[in-house]
Amino acid sequence: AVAYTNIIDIHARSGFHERAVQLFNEMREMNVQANIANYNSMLDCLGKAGNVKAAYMLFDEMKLCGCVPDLKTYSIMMCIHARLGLKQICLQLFEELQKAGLKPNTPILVAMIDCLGKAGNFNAAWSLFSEIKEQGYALDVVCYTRIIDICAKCGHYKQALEVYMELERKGLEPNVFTYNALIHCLGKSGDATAASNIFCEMKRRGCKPNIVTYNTLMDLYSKAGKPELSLEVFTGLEGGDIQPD
RNA sequence: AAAUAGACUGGU
Repeated sequence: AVAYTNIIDIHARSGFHERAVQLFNEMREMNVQANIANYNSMLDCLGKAGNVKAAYMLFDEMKLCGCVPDLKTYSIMMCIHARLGLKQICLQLFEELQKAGLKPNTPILVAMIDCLGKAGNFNAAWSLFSEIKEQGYALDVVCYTRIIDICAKCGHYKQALEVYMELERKGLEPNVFTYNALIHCLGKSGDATAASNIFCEMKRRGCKPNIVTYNTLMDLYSKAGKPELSLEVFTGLEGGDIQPD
C-alpha cells in the first residue's frame, strides 16, 4: 500500500493524472485498502483530468467505505467544482463540512468566492471576501492572487487592482502568479501600457517571468494591435532559459 | 504531525 501510494503521488505530482487514476484502480483490484490520503490525491487527479463527475462518485464511495472526509477532501472537492461555477454543489459541500464539525479554512472560503464569481454572482463574492477579512482570517498570497484573478475574470478590473494594492499594504510578497494574473487583468481591461509597466516592475523587484508571463504578454499585445511588441517579446526569449512552447 | 488539498496564459 505504501509503495502504491508513493508511485501514485509521483504520477499525480508530475501531471500524469490519468495514469495515477489507473494505478489507484489497480491498487483496489488487488484489495489494498485505500486511506484518506489516497482518496484525497485521487479526487484531485480526477478533478485535474476534467472528470468532475467521477470525483463526485469517488467522494460518495469513500464515505460509504467509512473513510471520513477531512478539510483537504472538502477543499479539493470545492475547488474542482468552483472552477466550473457549480455553485449548488459548492454550497452543499460547504454545509456538509460544517455539519461534520469541520471549520472552513481559507482555501475553502476562497473556493466559495470563486464559485460565486463564476456563477455570475460577483457582489456576493465580493461581500464574502469582506466578511472573511472582518472575521480575522489571515489570507496569504495564494488567496489574494486567486481573488485578483476571480475579479478579473468577472470583468471587475478595478476591484482586482484594489485587491492587489491590499496585498501590498499587508506586506505580502507578490509572486510570479500574482504578476501574471495582474498582467492578464490589465490586458483584458485594454490597458497594454499598464501591463507593460507591471512586467517591468516584476523584473525590477526580482521576480522572474515564466512562460505564462510571456504567453500572456504576446497575446495581449497582438490583441491590442501591437504585433511589433508581441514579436519583441518573442525574440526576447531567444538566448534566455525559457523555451517557447 | 510518513505520503495527499488552494492561484496565472495561449480561440482550452
